[in-house]
Amino acid sequence: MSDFSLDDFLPYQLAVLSSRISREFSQVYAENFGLTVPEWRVIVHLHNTGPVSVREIQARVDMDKSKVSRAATRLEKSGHITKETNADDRRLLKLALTPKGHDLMTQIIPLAHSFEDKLTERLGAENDEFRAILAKFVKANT
Amino acid sequence: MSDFSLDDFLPYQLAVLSSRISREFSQVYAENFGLTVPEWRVIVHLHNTGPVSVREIQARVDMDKSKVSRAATRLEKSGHITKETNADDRRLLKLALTPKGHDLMTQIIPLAHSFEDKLTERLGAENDEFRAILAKFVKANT
DNA sequence: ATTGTATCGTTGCAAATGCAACGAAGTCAA
DNA sequence: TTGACTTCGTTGCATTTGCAACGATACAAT
Repeated sequence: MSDFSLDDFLPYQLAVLSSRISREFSQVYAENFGLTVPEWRVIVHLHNTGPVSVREIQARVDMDKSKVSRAATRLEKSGHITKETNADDRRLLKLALTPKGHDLMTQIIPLAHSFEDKLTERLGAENDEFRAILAKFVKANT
Repeated sequence: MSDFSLDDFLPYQLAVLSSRISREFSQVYAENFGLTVPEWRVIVHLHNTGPVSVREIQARVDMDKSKVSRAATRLEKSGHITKETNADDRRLLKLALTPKGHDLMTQIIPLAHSFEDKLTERLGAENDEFRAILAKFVKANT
């Protein structure tokens, strides 16, 4: 009879690790800037790629499109992003950061970096190795 | 000005990877056995550790205690687990698998193993290395 | 014994979530 | 052009979620 060790089960390990780390970091931007997790994901993605559609964020960040849509609406109301329709394909939106949105990112990025440093420290000597494999594995699961 | 690469941001990578893999595997037990994610987590944890309290599952599996509590209630109703109060400390519950719960696990475990095999294949040559570091890192974030 | 404090599991409730359905816009073939 | 089909983003709705509050129990100090 085949036995089973939960502690070695990859989906379980990843879920626990990811939720702990996400929660830890989300406290940073929640307390300091009042952002929710979906809002953070949208705004950081915009910062990274420039103007994009909802669909694009959905695919890359693995959030349901309604989640992206609602986060974008809130970010628009708070003045951090704009929503215009794409002229080339008017089904698409063009989400883009406002100056206020850029300001916010400018403030958050240093915090993100110092959080990264914390994680790097926790990973110790295996940091580079782990990140390299992780990046590959993420791609393999696209 | 400090820039920022989302693709290299560890919390982001882990969140995306974990949610993709979790969803992929959850389809297995959702379709075949009608289990939700919290129910799966509770039942698999019970299989691994024997009878435990809600608190213990909460801590180890990183789920809110209300989530554990509700999943346990559903699993009790479906006849997969029992809930008794711990005699030594009557604040605690003792959650335990029923024979029916054991049967269910006996059916799921082979599926879990074959899913693991799939992931191992995806990780290729770096499988062992990755798992070793991941296990350490999970511990470091307890 | 009593009082204060901490922990456990449940529940109420507002907010968030996923999913399906929808209108609007694009595409392609006849 | 029309009609069938697809894709995009939003919204309605039922369910799930997290958080705070609660009663019950344990425990320590006096």
